[in-house]
Amino acid sequence: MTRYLVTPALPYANGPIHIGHMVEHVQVNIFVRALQMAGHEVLSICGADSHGTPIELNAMKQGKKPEAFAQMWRDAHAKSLASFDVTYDGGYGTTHTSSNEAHAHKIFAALQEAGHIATREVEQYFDPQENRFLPDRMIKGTCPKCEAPDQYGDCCESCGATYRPTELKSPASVISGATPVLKSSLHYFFELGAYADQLKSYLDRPGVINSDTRHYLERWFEDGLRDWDISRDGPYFGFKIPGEDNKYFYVWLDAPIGYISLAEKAAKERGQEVWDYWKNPETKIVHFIGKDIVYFHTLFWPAMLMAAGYNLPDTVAVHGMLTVDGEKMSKSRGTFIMADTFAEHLDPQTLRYYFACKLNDNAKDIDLNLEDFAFRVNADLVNKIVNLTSRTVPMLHRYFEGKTGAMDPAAEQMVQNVHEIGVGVPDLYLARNYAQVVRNVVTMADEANKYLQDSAPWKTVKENPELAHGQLSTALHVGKACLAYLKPILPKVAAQTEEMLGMAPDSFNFDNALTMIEPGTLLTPYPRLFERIDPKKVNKMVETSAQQTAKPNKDKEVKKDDTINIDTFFKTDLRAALVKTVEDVEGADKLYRVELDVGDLGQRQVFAGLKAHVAKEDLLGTMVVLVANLKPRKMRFGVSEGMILAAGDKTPVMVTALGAQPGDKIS
RNA sequence: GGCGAGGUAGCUCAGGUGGUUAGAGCGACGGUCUCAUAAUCCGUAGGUCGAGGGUUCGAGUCCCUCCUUCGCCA
Repeated sequence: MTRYLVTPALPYANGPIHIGHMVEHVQVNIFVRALQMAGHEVLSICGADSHGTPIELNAMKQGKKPEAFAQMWRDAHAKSLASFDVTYDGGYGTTHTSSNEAHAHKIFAALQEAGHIATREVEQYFDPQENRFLPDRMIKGTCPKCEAPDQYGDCCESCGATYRPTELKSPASVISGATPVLKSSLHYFFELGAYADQLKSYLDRPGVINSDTRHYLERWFEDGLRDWDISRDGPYFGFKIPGEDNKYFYVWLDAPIGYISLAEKAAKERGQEVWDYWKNPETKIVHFIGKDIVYFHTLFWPAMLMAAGYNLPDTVAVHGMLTVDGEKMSKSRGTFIMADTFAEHLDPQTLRYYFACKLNDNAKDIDLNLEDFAFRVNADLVNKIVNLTSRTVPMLHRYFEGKTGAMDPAAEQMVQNVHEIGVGVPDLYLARNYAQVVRNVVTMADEANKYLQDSAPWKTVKENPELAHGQLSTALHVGKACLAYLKPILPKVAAQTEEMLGMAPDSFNFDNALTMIEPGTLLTPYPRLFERIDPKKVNKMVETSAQQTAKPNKDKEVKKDDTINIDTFFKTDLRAALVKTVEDVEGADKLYRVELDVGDLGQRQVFAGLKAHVAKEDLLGTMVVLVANLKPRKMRFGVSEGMILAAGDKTPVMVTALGAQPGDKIS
């Protein structure tokens, strides 16, 4: 048995949890449950990252105190996560606590003592009206490179250029609109470079990071680690720097320290103390993070821990970003889906399952393909795995008083195959290769479904009830093993299965997953373990999301999505083409077979769906417009080598090129 | 702009150190059972492994160029 501390990144208390966050929380939750099933001791903690300028400013906009604003989102996070069966030890906390402040002071003092805190003057834009310094994102102006107006102070969204805010033309404060002035102020820096060698050898330890991430970090080491600015001038929502009146710790300093203060609270509730986790070298610490914050968790954070003399994370597990239907989540497309919206329309367990299908130990982006999502859940989970219980339990009730029987001796080989696949599952979980876990379990279910099909207990029950009893019990055994192994992913379904088998709650673990069901076990009436996903509900969820997230800037986004540049247009080769022959196509009521003269491109044959709308003689001899470089399409009747343009959907009118010569380019 | 990662069947993905006819699941199509949430089971089709060069007896796998998507640039 090993003691673990497991964390996701702390979500920022500036908005709701969306399905992108859920990738990480589901990944963590599955890992935690798998560790528990393997018999390990696990403390998992999380809470809202509650400091920083965005929170402070958004609170102000709503006329709230930042504490109240952050608290509001903290509560919302906790609720959303719980609806996905994700909870944390010590409750879902916050970084805005006195305990976190104390730990921040302690670590800062350690850094100072080690001589790695420096101070120097920094000149920065200052809003004279609001009397505050402005972070890059709080300044807008004209891009110095491409002259695009209304760009942020760090980079241009139009041309992608990066620059300093002082390079912006006609800069203005986002808060007041005032023209910012340069002002100098004393800043605190953490001299990260002092830890470069230690960090390098730490990150080389096997298992700390994967090769993707190591590669990604090499560049920073090559360039040399620079000092990190860890102070911000007030007004700022955060912890004051000791000995300073108006200077605060930058939010990214105290956020990871939340891993310590939150662990402290959770540990105390268990009668342990924080150092059982952060100073006991036997404890394994595992952070799960998105690839967007690798830098903070693999450089700054371990360096801070080194200075303080605390445990270093054994693993920083990095996952990719979530895309929906292959693209970044988009508000205008309705794919920016809040966790709550998902839970209103669909069973959260379906998302847990689908994410599990996709999660690996690599930092590749994972795609939620909405069509694939419904197919996969229905096909694997309902049609195969859950089906195994629903095609055995009702029959056991019908013919055998709801009691299981002895295993079918003839199934020995099948059961052995299943067990061989099953025993590998616990290690796959610990290696965070959930995708392979799911593949293994589905294969187990395949074996048993095939076995059931071949042995046909619904037939044997008539001549040889004892044989049928054994066959049903054997198939149910495999069904049970599948659901026991899926317990980290689908805790609710596993709980229902335990209950059906008359087991105490939370009985399934990796030791008993393959244990045979005791003959004579009385089953409860069959519980419907899972419902199929209705694709209509998926669509509805997307529609709802689109409405929820629709914003005034929607038009802008739509425009951006729908416009093409001139090159894209020119890719379409439009030609004038003379209709030489038109004939009906046997067996197709909508199609004409049309032969066209396209000048230097020669003769083309096109199947056009115009029969219902245009008379043959009206088409013959006209100069139509042909998409000449459309990929030829093989149809039942022959190959169609292009497309004739017509306007209007219901009663199309031919688009013609009067006066043009066959083969003329149209542009 | 710099650096990095990816581009493999309709969809989602596997494919250490180059080696027989490129794999899986889902989907599609055909058939089958009827215990089951129209589920199962059997079978079929479908891929210029982004493009083009190169190294090699042999490349999805190595090298170069290009196209494209994405990420990072404190």
